[in-house]
Amino acid sequence: MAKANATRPPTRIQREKTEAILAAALDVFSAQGFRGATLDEIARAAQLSKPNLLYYFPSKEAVHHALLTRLLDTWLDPLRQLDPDGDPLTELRAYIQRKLEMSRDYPRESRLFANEILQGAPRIGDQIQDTLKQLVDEKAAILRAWSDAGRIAPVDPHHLIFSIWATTQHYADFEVQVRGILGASEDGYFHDAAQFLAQLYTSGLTPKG
Amino acid sequence: MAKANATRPPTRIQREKTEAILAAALDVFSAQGFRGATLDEIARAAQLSKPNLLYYFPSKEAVHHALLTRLLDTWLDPLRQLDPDGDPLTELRAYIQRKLEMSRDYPRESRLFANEILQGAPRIGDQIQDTLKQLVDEKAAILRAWSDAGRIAPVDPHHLIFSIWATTQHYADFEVQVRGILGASEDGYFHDAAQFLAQLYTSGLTPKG
Amino acid sequence: MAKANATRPPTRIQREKTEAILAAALDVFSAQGFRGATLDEIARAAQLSKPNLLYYFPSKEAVHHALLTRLLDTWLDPLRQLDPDGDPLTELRAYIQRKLEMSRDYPRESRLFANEILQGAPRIGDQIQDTLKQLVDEKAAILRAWSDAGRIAPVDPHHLIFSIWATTQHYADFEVQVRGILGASEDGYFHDAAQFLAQLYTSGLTPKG
Amino acid sequence: MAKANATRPPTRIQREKTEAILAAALDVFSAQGFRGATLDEIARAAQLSKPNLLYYFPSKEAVHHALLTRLLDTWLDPLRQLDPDGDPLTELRAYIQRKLEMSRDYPRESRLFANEILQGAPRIGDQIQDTLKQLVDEKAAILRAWSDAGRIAPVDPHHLIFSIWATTQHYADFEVQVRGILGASEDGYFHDAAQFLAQLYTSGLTPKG
DNA sequence: TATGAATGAGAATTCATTCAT
DNA sequence: GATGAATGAATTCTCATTCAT
Repeated sequence: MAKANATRPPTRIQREKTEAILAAALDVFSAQGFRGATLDEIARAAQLSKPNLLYYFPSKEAVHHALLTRLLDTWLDPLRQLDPDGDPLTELRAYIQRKLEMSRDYPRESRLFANEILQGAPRIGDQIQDTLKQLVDEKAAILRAWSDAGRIAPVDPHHLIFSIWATTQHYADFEVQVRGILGASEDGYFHDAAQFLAQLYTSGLTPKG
Repeated sequence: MAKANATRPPTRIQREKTEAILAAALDVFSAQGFRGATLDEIARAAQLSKPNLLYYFPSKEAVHHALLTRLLDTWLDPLRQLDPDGDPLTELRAYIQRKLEMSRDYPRESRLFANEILQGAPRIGDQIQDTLKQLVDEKAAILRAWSDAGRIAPVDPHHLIFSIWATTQHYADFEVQVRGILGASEDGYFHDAAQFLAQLYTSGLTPKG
Repeated sequence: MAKANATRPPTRIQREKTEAILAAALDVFSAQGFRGATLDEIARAAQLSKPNLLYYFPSKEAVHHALLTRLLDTWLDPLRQLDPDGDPLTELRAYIQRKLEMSRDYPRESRLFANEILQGAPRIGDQIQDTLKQLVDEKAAILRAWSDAGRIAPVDPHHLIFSIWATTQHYADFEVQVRGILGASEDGYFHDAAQFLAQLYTSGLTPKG
Repeated sequence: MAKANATRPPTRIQREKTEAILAAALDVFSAQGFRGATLDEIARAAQLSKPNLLYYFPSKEAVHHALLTRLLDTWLDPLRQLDPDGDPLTELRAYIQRKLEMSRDYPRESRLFANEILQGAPRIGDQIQDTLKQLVDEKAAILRAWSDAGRIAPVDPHHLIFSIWATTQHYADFEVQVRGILGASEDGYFHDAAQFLAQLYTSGLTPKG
């Protein structure tokens, strides 16, 4: 978001610096929250000076906002892939698996969002109301259709989605707690988690004879 | 805690002010996180001057710590009540229900912990390692016994606990998101959530065949 | 200096508390200087509450002032004892010895004064100008008389007094340095110091041929 | 020291501001002691804003430490110049003279150290133990050699050094007292002091017989 | 573009002193 | 007399942001 003419396309260096800043910001914001993060720390992590960082983004808030905006799409991708034409249980299991993998592979992104939502989404409230609600409602309709058709057990689709989010993101957002309880070193808990969740949702969603 | 000699019991005023401070601190810390909260705001909410607040607690960190410590017990109470001698499914459904009620009735407490864990538990790490792990391991043993005895479906007990935490606390921690998606005004979603979770875990945990 | 009627003599309890406060204040002021000392610390050392301390002395400054005033007499005692009718060299050697003993036995008092003088005597300037100058001038006259009479070597009497102060008080005021250089544990350096100073001043003041 | 990379040499402005700060700090610290000094006062004296001062030094303590460290060398210079190959009495008289001149020309430096030592050297203790002790021991060895060789009177070399420090620094550290006694206006007392000390040490150190 | 320098608005904490009982 | 409670005025330090080059 360089101040440079909005008309001209960003140069390579602009793109690179912007990327570096956002990468650093992800690190810092996800670990410290918005208020806890400092531009100094982000700038240092991005290997540039603080004023230079502010050349690319007009303010701390702008960095944060750009980060959230850009990641929202990626974040919702697994849900988008839910295919109305696929086999319901297979689709749902795949969705759960994708979400769990995201928690494993992109825990910082998960924590970034969690931080923001937890504090009342003061800096991203709109997006949720818009993009997110729309997507969720659309997918909830699919789930409802499946459930109406008896292809999955009759459940409230919104709460089903919430529960999937909660159970999968938990492994990223509450990572220290999970590790503290399971034993700090183990990293293999994602495999167990996957198996547990697959079983829980399979049993829970399979329509009864 | 007030500087008063550890030997002398707290006066009425001490108790009242201490309570007022902790109540205000719960409000502020749960909404803004540790770094985002300011003593000014807490003092204002508690109707005290800032130095007066610091007369009762030596530092911002001390307020936070006292709050976490004091709430940890309450927070773990629902799990403590899990009775090894009860009927497994009944016990688990009751546990889930209690946790969900806590999310409804004490969302700030939930967010207080979530904020802390999310940022790596820098100020409460020890307690987790100690108190929490011990309790969880103890209760996990019960679950395992039930599952070994075929009284519930065979599941990983730790991940079962994690999933219960995640799904219930979600309604407190991600409240704005939930409301944003379900429609801001409704408060009745806890009823639907309870029903959904009851069904999910009942189906998911009932032993087959 | 209780606020109580100046007319009534202090009660026993008043005297005791006042003493305790001054004793504690000597400890703290001599170690930390006026600005570095806190009423809290003094009160704690005196085993009373801060408001109670301020019942006996109207302010921090008042405690400090009372302390300095009260100690000034003691402090100047060795010089007062310099006897114009004694044997000059014997008298001077005795004076040096007394001063050195005061540094050994009352280092806190020495440091209290040193702190004050070092910072420009902002709180005791008057006393110096009055009491001290008068006494010194009086004794300097004696020294001058001795020197004029050829009973000691011809020296500037004021600078002689300064040098005696400096060399003896050094062992109290710069104690950490002295210990650091001589080796921390030794306490016997006062004996060596006494011998050294005796020799220096004896040789330096014995009238020649 | 400015936050600039340790690798890059300081810019002109950095040098200038750093100098200005240290000059101001010398003024303030020497007059008020560490605790009595405020960043406000130092910043004002250096004609900087307080945050700008803290841009060059990370903390009040850092300013103080930099000042002490930088001045320690200068401060010990006179002693370093004591030449083992020179004529003992001449060397010592020259040393005394140099020390006295330092008290006259750099009284703030003297008071800076005195303040620190007086309060137990809490912020410079190490340096004393290291640099200072080593230098003093080395020079004391020279004095002992001279005294063993009968070239000066037999005296304890450490206490000789202490006495020289004490008598010369006295004119800086206790300046107000000296002025108060001698009469405030006179500045010529350094001349008298020099003469007195020369005589005292010459008589005191000339080997007998 | 880039960065050294600067700063105003906080933020936590300290402390002498006062108040009320 | 004694003390728990309260506070205003500092005081150190932080940090997002701006300035100047």
